[in-house]
Amino acid sequence: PEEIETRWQARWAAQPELYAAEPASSSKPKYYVLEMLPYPSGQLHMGHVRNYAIGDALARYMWMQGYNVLHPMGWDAFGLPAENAAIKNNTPPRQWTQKNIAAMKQQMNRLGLSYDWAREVTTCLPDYYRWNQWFFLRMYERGLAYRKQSKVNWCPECQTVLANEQVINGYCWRHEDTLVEQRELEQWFLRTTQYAQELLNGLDKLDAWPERVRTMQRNWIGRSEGATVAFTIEGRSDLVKVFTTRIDTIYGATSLQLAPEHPLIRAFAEANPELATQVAALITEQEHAREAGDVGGIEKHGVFTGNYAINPFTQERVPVWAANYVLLDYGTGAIMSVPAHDERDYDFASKYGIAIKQVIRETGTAEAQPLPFTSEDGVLVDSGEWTGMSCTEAQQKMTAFAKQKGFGEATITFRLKDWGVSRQRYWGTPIPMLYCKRDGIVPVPDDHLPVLLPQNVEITQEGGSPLAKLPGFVNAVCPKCGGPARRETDTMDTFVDSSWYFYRYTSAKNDKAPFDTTAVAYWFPIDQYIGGVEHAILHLIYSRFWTKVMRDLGLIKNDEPAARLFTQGMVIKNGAKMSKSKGNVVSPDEMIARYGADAARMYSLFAAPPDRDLDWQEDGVAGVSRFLSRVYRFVMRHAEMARASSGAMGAVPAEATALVRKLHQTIRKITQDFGGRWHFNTSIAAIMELMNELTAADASIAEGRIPPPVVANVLESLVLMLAPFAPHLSSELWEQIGRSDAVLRHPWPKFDEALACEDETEVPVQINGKLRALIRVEVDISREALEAAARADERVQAALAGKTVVKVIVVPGKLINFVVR
RNA sequence: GCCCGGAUGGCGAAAUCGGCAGACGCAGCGGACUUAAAAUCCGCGGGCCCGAAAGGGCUGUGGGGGUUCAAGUCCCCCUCCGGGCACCA
Repeated sequence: PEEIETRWQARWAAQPELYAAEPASSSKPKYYVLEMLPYPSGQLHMGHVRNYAIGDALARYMWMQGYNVLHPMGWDAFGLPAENAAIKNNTPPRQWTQKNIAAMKQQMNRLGLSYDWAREVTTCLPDYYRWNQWFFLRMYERGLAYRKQSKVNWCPECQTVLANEQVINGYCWRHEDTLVEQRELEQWFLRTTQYAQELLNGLDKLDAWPERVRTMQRNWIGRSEGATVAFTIEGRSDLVKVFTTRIDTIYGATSLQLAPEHPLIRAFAEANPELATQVAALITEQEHAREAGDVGGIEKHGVFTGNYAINPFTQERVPVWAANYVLLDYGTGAIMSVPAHDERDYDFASKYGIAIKQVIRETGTAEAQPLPFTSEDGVLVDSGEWTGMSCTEAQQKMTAFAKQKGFGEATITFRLKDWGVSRQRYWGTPIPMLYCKRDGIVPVPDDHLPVLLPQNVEITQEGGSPLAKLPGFVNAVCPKCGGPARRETDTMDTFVDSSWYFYRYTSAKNDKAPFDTTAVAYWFPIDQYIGGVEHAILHLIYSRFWTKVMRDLGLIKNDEPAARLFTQGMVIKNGAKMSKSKGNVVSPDEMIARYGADAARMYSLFAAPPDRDLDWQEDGVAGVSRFLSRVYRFVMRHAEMARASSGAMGAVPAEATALVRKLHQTIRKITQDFGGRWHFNTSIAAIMELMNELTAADASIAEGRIPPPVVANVLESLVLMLAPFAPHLSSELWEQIGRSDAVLRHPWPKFDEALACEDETEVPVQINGKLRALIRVEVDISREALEAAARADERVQAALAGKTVVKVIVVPGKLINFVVR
C-alpha cells in the first residue's frame, strides 16, 4: 500500500484541479459536503479519521454521480492550547499553530482525502479574523453586541471567562477537574436571546438533522410559557414580579420565594443585620453547591424576611422568603410557592411549616388527592370566581384578567442566555472597540480593520488579558474626537471563528467582504454536514444564530446553515473513548504505516454503522487490509483481459449469470446505501461478497468460460465501487485495467434491475411456524404452484402425515406455513 | 427525576415492510501448499442432546407477559449500559 498510495498522492498533489469545485456556472448540480474543521493540535486522532473517511467517501461518490462537489477543509486555529504551548516551549502561538497545521495537513494528504485546498481557511490569520471584527461591528450597530457588567463563569485554569455552554456540571469544558468560579466583570455579549424563538422554530424544519441533536437544542433553548404576576409589598412602594407557568394555582400561593441575591432581599437585609447574615449564608450555600457540581442536589433552605406581599388575585397576605433554590438569572428571580401543586414547594412548605392549600382537584372526582397534586388535568376549587374552570381555561382567563387589571401579563421565558464572547486571552480575535474618556465606547471604523493581534507578546498565566500589558496596543486615538482612547484588550471566544467559517470556503480569498454573496447563494445551504455529536449545542447553536444574523444583514438568503447533519459515533477502544488519559490511543500514522490509508479508512467505515460508536480492533484493520490485497491480486491477474475489452458486457452465458447478477445486486445495494441509510459497513460487506463470487468464478474466467467483456465489465464496476472507500487502490487498478480517465470523474456504475433479479429462490416451508424444509422454486411462482411444490416435498409429506391442515399461509416467493393439528 | 439511544455467537456486527436469526469480517479449529514457518488457498463453525456418519430433535436475539399462522422486529411491564438535560418556577 505504501508504494501505491504515496505514488497516487504525489499525482493528486500535482493536479489540484481534480478536487477543485467548479464555479457556479457549472452545468452540474451542486453538492456541498463538509466535515467539521479541526483544532490544529498537531496530531489527527481516530475520531478525525472516521469523520473524514465518511465525508470523503460521500464527496467522491457525489463526484462520480455527476455533481459539482465542494469539499473544503480548514483550521479552527485560535485557542488556549497554543498559549499553553507557548509558555511551555517558548514558541510564539502563531508558529506553534502553523507547524501543527502543516503536520496535520500532511496527515490528511497521507490519508488521500479529496480536499479543495485552494479554499483552505485558517481562522487565526488576519484575512479571516478581520471579518469576525467586521461582523462584530455590524452586530454592535444593531444592538446585537453589547457590553454589560455581569456575573460570569471564570475558569482559574484557563484564566478566562467561559460561556454558559462551556461549563459542564460546574466544571470547565477544557479542564474536567477544574471548578468554574463566578466573577463580576464587564463583558461583551451577543444577543442570542433575540433569536431564541426562531432558533427553536427552525428545529422543526431541520428534519434531516438527528432527532437527538434537535432535542438537545430544544432543551438548551428551554422555552417556557407562563405569566408574570406582580405582588405588592406591604409597607413599601415597590413590587415583586414572579414568573409562573401555573397562574391557575395562584389561590394556593402561600409564600413568595426570592433568590437570595434579589434586589428586594438586599433591601430587606440592609435594614436587618440578622437577616443579612442569614441571606449571606444562603448565597454561600448556592456557591458551594455550584462548586460541588451538584446544583440540583442542594438541600433547600430559606429564611423568612419578616415581610409580607399581597396576592393581587386574593388580596391575601403571603410571607416573603429568601430561598437558596431560587435562581436570580431565570425568570424574574422570584416565585410564588404553591405547596399543594408543586413537588418542590410542597417539600419546602412541609419543612418550614408554611400553609398548604389545595386549589386544584382531579377532573371527575370529588375525592381528595394525595398532595402535591401536580397534574394540569384538573379543575379549580376554592379559587373565587375561577372555581370550576379547567386548569388550561383558567390559565388563559386569569392571565387575561391580570393583564386587564395591570398587574400581570403572559410571558415566555427562555433558558438560553446571551452569549458572552469576551475572553481575557491573547490568542484570539481582538474585539474592535475603543474606550474614549469623552465619547465612551467607540467602535473601530471599518477602514481601520483588521485590528491586528500583536506578534511579540509575553504570555503568562497570571490572569487578565496579555494584550493589556502592551502600551502600543492599548493606546489608540479616538476616531470620533481624535483624543486618546484605550483599546479593548479582550479577545473573542473561539466559537465565533467556527460560527461562519463554512461561508468563507465559498470565496476564501475575498479581501473585500467576508464572502462573495453570489457564491454563497449558489452553494448554501450545506448539503451534508458531518461531525461529532459533542458539538450538538455549542457550535451548532452559535452557527445557526450567526446564519440568522447574516440573513438579517442581507448577506445571505438561507435561514439555516446546513440542510442535513450527520453525527458520527465515537471511536472506542477497550470499552472507553480513546484518550491520552486512558492510554488507549491508536495513532493513525501507525495504522497507515502498517496497513495503508485505504485499509485504515475502509476499516473505520466497515467496523460499525457510522452513527454508532466504533470499537477499534486492530485485527479488523488487518482483515480489511487482507481483503484489499485479495482484490489487488485478483484484478492484476485478470488485468490483461480487462485491458483488451471495452467494458461493454455483451452476451452473458449461463455460467456467468450468477456473477453478473451478484454484480448488479452489489451496485444496487451500494447506490441505495449512499442515498439512504449510510450503512457503509454493509456496503463494504457487499463488495466483499462480490469478491467472493469472483473468487469462486476464478477458474471459469481463467479457462475462458466467462467471456472477457463480462470479466472486464465486472472488474471495472468493482474498481469503481471501491473508489469512495479505497481511492488509492481504486485509482491504481483503474489504470492497470487500461482506463485513462480519473476514477473520480468516471460515472458511477448503473445497475439493471432485470439483471439483479434472481430467477430461482429457496423458500422456507414451515409447519406450525417451525422450519421443516427448503424448496427451490421460480421467484415468480404462483401461490397454488408454491403450495403444490411444498406438499410434493418428501420432508413436508413426512411432517404432515397423520395431521390435519387447518390453514395454509402462502407468501409468494417468501415463505409457506402449514398450520396443523 | 425527565428526554433520547442501545443490549443479537468467543469479538465487531447483519437482518430496510412482522416471514430461513447470525450476512460480511475478526479470532478459533481442520485441511492443502512448504523441509518448516509466514503468506496464500479450501473447508467447518450459536448452544444442548441423539447418531459412527449422513442426518435429526430441542433450544436460542437482556428478563417477564401479550398480539399473530409467524416476533430480534409490534404492544405492556421490568433490568442493565451509554448520552443529554436537571432546584428552570
